[in-house]
Amino acid sequence: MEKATQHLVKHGIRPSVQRVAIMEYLMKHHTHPTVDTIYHDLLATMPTLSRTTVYNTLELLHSHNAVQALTIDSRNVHYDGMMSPHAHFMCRCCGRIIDLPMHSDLPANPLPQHVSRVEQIQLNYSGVCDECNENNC
Amino acid sequence: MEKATQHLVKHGIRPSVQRVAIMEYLMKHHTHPTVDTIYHDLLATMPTLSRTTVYNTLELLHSHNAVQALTIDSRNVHYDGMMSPHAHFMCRCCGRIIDLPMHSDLPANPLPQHVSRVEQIQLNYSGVCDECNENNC
DNA sequence: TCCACAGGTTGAAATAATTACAAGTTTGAA
DNA sequence: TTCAAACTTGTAATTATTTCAACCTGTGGA
Repeated sequence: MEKATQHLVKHGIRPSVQRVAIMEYLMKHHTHPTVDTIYHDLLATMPTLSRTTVYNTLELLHSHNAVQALTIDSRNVHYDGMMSPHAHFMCRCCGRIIDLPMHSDLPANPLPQHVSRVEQIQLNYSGVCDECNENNC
Repeated sequence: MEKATQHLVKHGIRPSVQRVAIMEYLMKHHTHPTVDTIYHDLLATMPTLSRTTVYNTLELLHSHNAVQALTIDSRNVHYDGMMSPHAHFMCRCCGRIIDLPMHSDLPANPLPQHVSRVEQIQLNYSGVCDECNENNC
């Protein structure tokens, strides 16, 4: 469980109690949670936690490349603690986000025209998941 | 200028005045506008246009696959009338969205596990554009 | 050990995007 | 021409996110 702390330090982030809790949460739950989900879940063990802190911390983690911020869902940002390259699929019925393998080296590489620096890449799929398809939702 | 009407009909959408205007706007402007940009620009020639209509119409167009809804920007949805496959880059300084060629056949194809139907794919890059890099913003 | 201060956290209030909804308008088929 | 269904409008509500000022905490220096 010291992993979260190490991860933060490695990315130049001071490991406060709240930051470690949030980082730990993202390392344990690969559910691509939103700010609100993280906030509510952590509230159980940290009753004084503020939603603002969750926003601040995720913004901090993201800007230091310690987590990924997924914009696959136009309703809210989802966060992902897994930094190895992979794609995402979101079901438009149940809203669930599923990890997908990223096809080899397809995306990155040649710096496109007008672009000086590519910092992030997201490959996002959406459609209907198996479960929702069976329940014809 | 009849193209917009045809495009709507082809996608099973009744071509009302407002819908044609919005579709036409997206076919002319490849700037990936937001709801608000479209609303304000069209207001000049359609003073009674309602923002709600713009929301409704874009949602309708998108659900009929007549336009793409880009979730590259967590702040607001951007729309794109160009339906041929291509990727997008957003500059984190100026917010501009630039079209990029989509590397061959890289993304789609094999239906991933747990996924029944893939309806949309987005390949999103972000970083810093040339201009912002020079102005060290 | 004690103090001061920078860095963090908190909660309330403000903002901005989006949705809900009820009422008015338009359109097209009978 | 009439009527219902489809569409549009504007206001109000909702929801996510940001702002901000006050409070807390941990650390290094006196």
